[in-house]
Amino acid sequence: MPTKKPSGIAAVAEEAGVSVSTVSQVLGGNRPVSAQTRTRVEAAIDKLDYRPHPGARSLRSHRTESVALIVPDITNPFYPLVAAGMQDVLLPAGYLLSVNDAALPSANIGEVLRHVLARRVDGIALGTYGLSEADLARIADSGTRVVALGRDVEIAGSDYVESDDESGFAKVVEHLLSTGRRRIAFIGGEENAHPNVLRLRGYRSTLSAAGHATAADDAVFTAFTREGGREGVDALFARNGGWDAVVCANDLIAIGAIERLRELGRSVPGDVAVTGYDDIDAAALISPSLTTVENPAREIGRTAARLLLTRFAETDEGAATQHITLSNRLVIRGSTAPTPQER
Amino acid sequence: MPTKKPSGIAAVAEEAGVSVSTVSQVLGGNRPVSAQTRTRVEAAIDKLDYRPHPGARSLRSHRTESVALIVPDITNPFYPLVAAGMQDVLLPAGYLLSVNDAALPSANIGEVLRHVLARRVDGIALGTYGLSEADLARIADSGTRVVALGRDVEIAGSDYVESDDESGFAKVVEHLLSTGRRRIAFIGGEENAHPNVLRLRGYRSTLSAAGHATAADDAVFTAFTREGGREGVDALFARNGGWDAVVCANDLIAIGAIERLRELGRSVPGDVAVTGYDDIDAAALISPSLTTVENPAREIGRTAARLLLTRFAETDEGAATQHITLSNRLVIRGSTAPTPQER
DNA sequence: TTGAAAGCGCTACCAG
DNA sequence: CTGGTAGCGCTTTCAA
Repeated sequence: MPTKKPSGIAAVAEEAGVSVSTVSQVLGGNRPVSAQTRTRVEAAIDKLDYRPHPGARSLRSHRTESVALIVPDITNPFYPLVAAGMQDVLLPAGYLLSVNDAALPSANIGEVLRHVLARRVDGIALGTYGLSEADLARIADSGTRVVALGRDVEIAGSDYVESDDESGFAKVVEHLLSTGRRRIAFIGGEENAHPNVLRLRGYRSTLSAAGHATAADDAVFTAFTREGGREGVDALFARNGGWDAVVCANDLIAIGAIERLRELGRSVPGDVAVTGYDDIDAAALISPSLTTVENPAREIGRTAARLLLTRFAETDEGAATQHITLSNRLVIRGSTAPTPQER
Repeated sequence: MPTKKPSGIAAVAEEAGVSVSTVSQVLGGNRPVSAQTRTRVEAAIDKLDYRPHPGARSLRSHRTESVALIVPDITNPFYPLVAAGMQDVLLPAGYLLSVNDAALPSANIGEVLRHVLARRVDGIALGTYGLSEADLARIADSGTRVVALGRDVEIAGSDYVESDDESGFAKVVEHLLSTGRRRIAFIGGEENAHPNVLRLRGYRSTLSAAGHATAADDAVFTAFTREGGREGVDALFARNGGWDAVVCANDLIAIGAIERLRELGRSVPGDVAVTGYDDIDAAALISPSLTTVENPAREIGRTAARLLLTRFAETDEGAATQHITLSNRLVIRGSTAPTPQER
């Protein structure tokens, strides 16, 4: 009467002629294992093509070795790049990356968050804003680590990584001023979104520093989408038609703005210069090509992932919050070409 | 002396004054539970904000309620849309979607596959090709269900979903012929990729049917990227300069081709008409805007996810393979505008 | 340096 | 309709 055939780690143990504890230790434990034993176990693992069951593992270890990326709009090409950057570092570390769009027809940010929390992910990269107090609290007492993208987040012990949006917009505005533009408007995304706040600040402060008055009605806020750009132009021109430049909070807005400006009979860059932010692929493709700021999306993703892995590895909870700012670069293209004959 | 405080499902059971089995049944079991009991249990779940531990669950049920999407290039805007479509149906069903790019600096398709397999995902949506025999076998005996995107896959019981590429290319070629183009070349992606094969076939068969001879050197194969399009143009014009139209296997190729054609001093569409496939956002943005075929990416994602969920639900393994073909639509834009003065 | 054994939280089976 | 309980595959004490 044969004993029941063992499976999983027990099969490996039997094959190698050691105990399951020993196999477990070889598999990433930290107690000493003799070289000989280790070799035998590794051979057995190989022979059986054995992979530990992640469920069983997480049940004991309270870690799932998975992280979730939550983005406001997966069709914005900025975010797939962030995802790729995260995967660059997570895959070699054995982590699974789940990418979640919070702008689904069927779901909102809160639901998506609760969904990934229920899955016990070890970490969340948060590219969205607008979480409720209750959801923030839920994150806090789930123990899930959070890294915020492009903004701070109101959770103790959360790191964040962003590019230096404020200086990016300073570069944009300086460039416009240096090419002779004087009446410069701003089309933002969602007004209270942190990136929007920073970008607006970069725009305002640079204008002020250069001695230009800025008025509240220089800026309109819509959404970080192409459609938002179209609406922004309408809102702006409903107030005042004298703009000779429009600074947009991202490339999608800028692309929509250019479309709409042309429909309204304005030439870009002849009558109005337009700038974006992010330098997505399309920025170089449209006509006129878009002056913008390179936002190091992939590097943001990599950095965010590294920050999370570091958090997972630390034993004390209290390490200081990390705040990493990546630099960016102005990319000058056709949409801000000087038009000497005009002025 | 109080008993040890229960946690997890036991805490809910205690709170509701029922057994753990009953809670488990309320939580998605299929045995009858009285309305009253159910209500009490649900109240307890709510009160404790309880979520079942996915690890423990998968340990018993042999299902992780997660699926992986493996794509050849996440920066190709087609795939984020597929991902969004999958999430449309997976999130409400409680499944977690992991998005994996097989074109990482650090990994290849085989590694990515083994990684997601080790995580015991219930299903894989496979947007890539080029798996080794060994990896194919690994999938087969892991029991993981596979749905192939845009191509068949050599795994028994795997469904697939594609858009009707062949007819899409027929539409493209007919359109070009009807606008007077006569010397029509083809720039493909990776030669043996299934979409490439179908698209080439649509191109060739339509030309033949219209009484045009097709020669082997009408077609070149590169990669499904913008860079591929540039190389394709060079390869084509190294052979023969007399083309008046170039049919490209996707939009990225077409965009690269247009760039390169212009660098070489050809006007588009004046000298050469160019077409793409997919209708990514950039297709409408570039100048000239790109004639292309709408590839219903999001719907492909939704369909793939539904196919997987259906597979997960079935008890007998042997249900017939499903093959779903989605229809597509020609989108005529500037890159194929007729140029009467030219011919 | 290694082994034995106790559970992690859940589902599924067996009873009632 | 409901409860008791074995055990999924692993990690982690505790012992040797």
